Amino acid sequence: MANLSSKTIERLIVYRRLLKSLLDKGLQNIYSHQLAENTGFSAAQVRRDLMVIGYTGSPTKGYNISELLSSIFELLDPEGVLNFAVIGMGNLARAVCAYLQGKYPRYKIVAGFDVDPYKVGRVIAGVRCCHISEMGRILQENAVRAVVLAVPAEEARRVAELAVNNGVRAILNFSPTMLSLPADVYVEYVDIGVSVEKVAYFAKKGRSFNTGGSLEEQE
Amino acid sequence: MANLSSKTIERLIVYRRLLKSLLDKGLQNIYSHQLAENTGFSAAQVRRDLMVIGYTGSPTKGYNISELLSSIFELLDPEGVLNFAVIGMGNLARAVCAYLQGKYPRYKIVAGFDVDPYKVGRVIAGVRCCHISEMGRILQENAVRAVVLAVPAEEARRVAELAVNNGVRAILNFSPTMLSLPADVYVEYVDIGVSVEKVAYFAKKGRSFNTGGSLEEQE
DNA sequence: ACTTGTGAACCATTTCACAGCT
DNA sequence: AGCTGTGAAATGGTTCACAAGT
Repeated sequence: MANLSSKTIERLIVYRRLLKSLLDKGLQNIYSHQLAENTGFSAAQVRRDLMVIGYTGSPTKGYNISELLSSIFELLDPEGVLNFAVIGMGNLARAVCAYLQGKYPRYKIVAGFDVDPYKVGRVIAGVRCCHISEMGRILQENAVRAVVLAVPAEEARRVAELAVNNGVRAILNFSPTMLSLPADVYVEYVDIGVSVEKVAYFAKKGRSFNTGGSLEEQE
Repeated sequence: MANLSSKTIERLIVYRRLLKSLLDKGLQNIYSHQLAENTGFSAAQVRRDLMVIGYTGSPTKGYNISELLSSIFELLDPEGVLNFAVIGMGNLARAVCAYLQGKYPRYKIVAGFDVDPYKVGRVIAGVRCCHISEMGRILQENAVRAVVLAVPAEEARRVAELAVNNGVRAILNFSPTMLSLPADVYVEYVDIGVSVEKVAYFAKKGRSFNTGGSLEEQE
C-alpha cells in the first residue's frame, strides 16, 4: 500500500510473469527462496517486496501462487484495457508490436505512425500505419494513454510533446534523447546504444560481475 | 581511477555520446550545468562523475570538450575493435544490427545465428546468418567476446552457456530470462516486456514522475 | 559573479539476523 | 527444522553547500 518504488514495481512485474507460468504448470505454492532462484533477486528482497504489497504467506507452505498473483494484479492493474500507439515503425517498433500483440491481451495497439510513404497506409506487424500528421487526431479519438517512441533522436522531442498534448501520459522511449516533459508524464528510457556500449566495456575489461545473477559464490 | 559503479559507467557513455555530437558542431567548452540540461542528470551528479574519472575543468571555461572526451574514452575503451555476434535474428536483433553497424566502427558483428532454415545462409541486416550448430566454432575462430542474445526464453539459458563456453565474456540479454553464469561473465538485461508493463502501470495510475528528467519543479 | 571540486549530509535500497509461527 | 515478516544495520548513490579559483 505504501507507495511502491520504481524498482519494486519492476520486480513485481517479473514475479507476476514467473508466477503466471508456474500456475500454468500446475504449481500451487512457492517459497521466497524459490522465487529468488528463478528471478535472480535475493530471498530477502523477495520477502521485502511481498511485505510492501501486503500479501502474507505461511511459514509451512510459503506463498499461495494464485492468491499472490491476484494481489500483484490488484496493485499493478488499476483498470482494464490500455490503448497504445507506436511512433516510428522501424525494426525496434516492430519487435515491440510483435511482443505486445502476442502476449498482452490487456493492451491494444490502436495505430502506428511514420512518415515513410512506403509504410503509411500499410499494415505492419499487425498494426495499421498512419502518417504522423494524423497522430494528434487519432490519439485523441482512441483515448491513447501510452506510446512507444522509436523515432530518430532529432524527432523525439517534438513528437513526444505532440503526443503529450494529445493525452498521452506515459512513454516508452527508445530514442537516445532525454525528454523534458511535464512531471506527471512518465518516461521509461530504454537506450540500446548505451546497453551495447556497456556490454562492450565489460567484455573488454578483465574481471566483471553478474548483475542480478544468483550471486551464490560459485563453489 | 577508483572502480566505477555501473551507474557511473552508464552516465559516462551518455556524456560521451553527447560530447561527440557537440564537438562535431564545433563547440569547445561546456559547463556541468549544460551537460546536466542535455542529459537529464543533475549538475552535481555530472561533477561527481567527472571527479571520479579524474578529469578536471576550469571554473572559468568549464570543461574542454575534446580533452574530456579523451579522458572518457581512455576509461571506457581499454583496447581496439571488439567482435560481436548476434544470436537469434528476429526483429529486435535486426534493430541492434542496424544500430551497431551504423554508428559503431569500434564494434564488428562477425555473424548472426538462428535455426530458421529460411534465414540461415542469408545476409540479414548486413549480417551473415549461420546455423546455430556452427556457433561454437565461429565464436572461437573469430575471438568473439560479446553477444546479443535475442532468442525465445526457453532457449536462452542453453545458448548463453554455449556462448560462454566458447569464449564470450559479456552478453546483452533481450530474452526474459535470468541467466546463471560464472560471476566473471557480465550480463546486461534489457527486458522489453517489463518496460512495456511499467509504462502501462504509470499510464493507468493517476500521478507519476519523470525518471531522469530535469526535475526542476514545473511550477 | 559564476564556476569547479568535494566533504558531509541525506536519501534509497538491500541485506542481516532473528523472533515467532507451524 | 525451516519458513515468514521485519526492525536494524549496512551499503550504495545522490544532493547539499561551500571553500577556492578565476
